[in-house]
Amino acid sequence: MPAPRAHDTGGTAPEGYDKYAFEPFAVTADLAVLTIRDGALHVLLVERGQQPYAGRWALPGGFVLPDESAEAAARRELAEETGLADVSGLHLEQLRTYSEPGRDPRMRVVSVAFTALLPNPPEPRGGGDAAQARWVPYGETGPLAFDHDRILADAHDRVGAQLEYTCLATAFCPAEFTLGELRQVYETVWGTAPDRPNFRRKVLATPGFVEPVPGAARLTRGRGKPAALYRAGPATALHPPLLRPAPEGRPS
Amino acid sequence: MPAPRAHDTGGTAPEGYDKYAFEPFAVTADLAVLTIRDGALHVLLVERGQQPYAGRWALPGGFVLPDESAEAAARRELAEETGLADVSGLHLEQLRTYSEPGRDPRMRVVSVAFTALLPNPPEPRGGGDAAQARWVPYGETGPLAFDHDRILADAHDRVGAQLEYTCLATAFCPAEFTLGELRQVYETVWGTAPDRPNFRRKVLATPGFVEPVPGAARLTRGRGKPAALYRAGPATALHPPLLRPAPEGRPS
DNA sequence: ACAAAAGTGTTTTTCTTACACCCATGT
DNA sequence: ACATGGGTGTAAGAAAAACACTTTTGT
Repeated sequence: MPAPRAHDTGGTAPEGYDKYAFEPFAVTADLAVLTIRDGALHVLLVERGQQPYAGRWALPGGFVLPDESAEAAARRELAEETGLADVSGLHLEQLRTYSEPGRDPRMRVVSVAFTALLPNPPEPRGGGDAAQARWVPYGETGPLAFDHDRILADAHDRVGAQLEYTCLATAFCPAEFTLGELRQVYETVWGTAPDRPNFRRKVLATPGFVEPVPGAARLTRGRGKPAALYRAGPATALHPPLLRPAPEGRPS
Repeated sequence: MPAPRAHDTGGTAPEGYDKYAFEPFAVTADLAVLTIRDGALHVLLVERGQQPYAGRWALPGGFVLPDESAEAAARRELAEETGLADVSGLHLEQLRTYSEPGRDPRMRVVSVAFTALLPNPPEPRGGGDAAQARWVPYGETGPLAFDHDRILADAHDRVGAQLEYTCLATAFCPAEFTLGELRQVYETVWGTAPDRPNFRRKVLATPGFVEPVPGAARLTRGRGKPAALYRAGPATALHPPLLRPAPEGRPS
C-alpha cells in the first residue's frame, strides 16, 4: 500500500488515480439528540444488536453515503430514528469530528458528530432496522458504546455554553411558548435557574430573541396566571451574553 | 457497490467484513495557520503544483494516515509546512469538518479543518514537497482552491469570537510579551481596538490570564515607556467575556 | 522639546443582582 | 382561602465605557 500523498503537493497521479490504493476510511455521522421531557434533559439512544458492543446503548448514527454530506446524513438519520415527518426545521449543528484510530475495532471510522435539539420529543420508533431506541435521562446513560460517552459529554458542554451567548434555547421549545417554558430550558440544561424577573427582562430586551404572539392568545400550564405566548425571533446571537451563575470553578 | 449499512444496526457482516466493499472516502486535515506580522493578520498558504486548481493558492494540509488521528495529522503537517522544530506547544484546535460531495473533483474527500495560531512567524520552507509556501495578509488571499475561502473565513470568525470569551490571545504572542502586544492581537483580529486602560484592567483582573514576569525585566518596542512583561497564565476561559465593540449588525 | 507608548485615576453610565410585591387562575 | 406561576417595580452593587492625566523612554 503506497503512502498517500498530500492532495496539494503530490505530483504522481494527476487526475484519474486509483481511489482504492490506500487503506479506506469510513465516515459516519453520529447524533446527540437532546430534548426536554418532564423537566429533565433526555438523550436519544439506540441499543446495539451486534458486535462490537452488542447490547450496549449508543448514539444514533450511520454511514455517510457516497453522494451526501455529513450534514445530510445526520438529518436523514435523525428522521429515521425519530420518525418525524418534517425534520427540516429542527436545529442541527456540527459538534466536532472524532478520528482516533482505535475508536472502532472493525476498521478506521471517522465520525462527524452533531447535536440536534428537539422541542416535542416523539416516541422513537427504532430506526430503519429493528434496533431498539428510547429516550434516556441525561446522566443515567450507562457506559455507551465506542467513545460515545465523550461525544455526549461534549455535546452537553457545547449546548450549555451556547445558551449563554446564543438564542439557541428556543430550539428546545415548540413553535409558541411561554417565557416560563423558555426559562425552564436554561434551568434544565444548566442545573441552575436564572432569576425569573431578570430573565424576563433580559430576553425581552434582546431584539429578535422572541416575538410576542399578537393575538391575545394565552395559555396556562397547570395552574397559575396564564402566560403570554412568544415565538422564536430571527436573532441567533445574544449580545451581551446571559451568563450562568458561575459555580466557582469556571474561570480557568 | 452495496449500500453501506449503519454501523450500529447492520446485521450482515459481524466482524471481518470487506472494508473495500463501498466507495472509499479520503480524509484530510487542512490548516488555517494564522499569525501576526507587522501588525497585520497573515495566513500560511501553499501554491498548488498540479490539477485541479494548479497554480492556485490553498490552505496547507494533507491526508490523514491510517494510524494517526486528524489532530496528529494536522500537527504533522504544521511541522512540515512551517519547518518549526517544536510544534508541540502551539495552539491547534479543530474548527469543523467539510464534507460536501463535490468539494474535490477527484474523489470523495472529507476535510477536518483546524486553526493554528503562531506567535513568531517563521519563514515557511515549503513543505516536504517542492510546493511554494508563503504568508499572505488576511484579506488579500485571492480565490483559494477548493472551498478553502470558506474554511479560512470560518477560521477567522471563530478566532475573533474566541478572543471574546477565552484567553486565546496569548497564543499569538511569544513566551513573554507586553500588554500592548496582547492588545494589538485584539486590534489586529477584530479590526477595532479595545480601550487601552480598560483593556489593561480587564486582563489583570482576570485571574490566570497573564502572570507578571517577576524580575524587573522590561522591554521597549520602538520608543515609549518600557512595558512590564507578562507570561501566559493557566486560565483558558474568560469570565466575564471581553466583548468587542458591537459594529451594529452583531445582534442577529 | 516633542512624540510615542505605558501606566494610573476618575467619573458616568449601564447592566446585573436581589428582592418585594401584585395579578390571575385552579383546587 | 391558598397555592402556583406570571408579571412589575425598585434599589444596591458591579462592571463597562469614556476620558483626563502622569510617567518614561527615543529622537
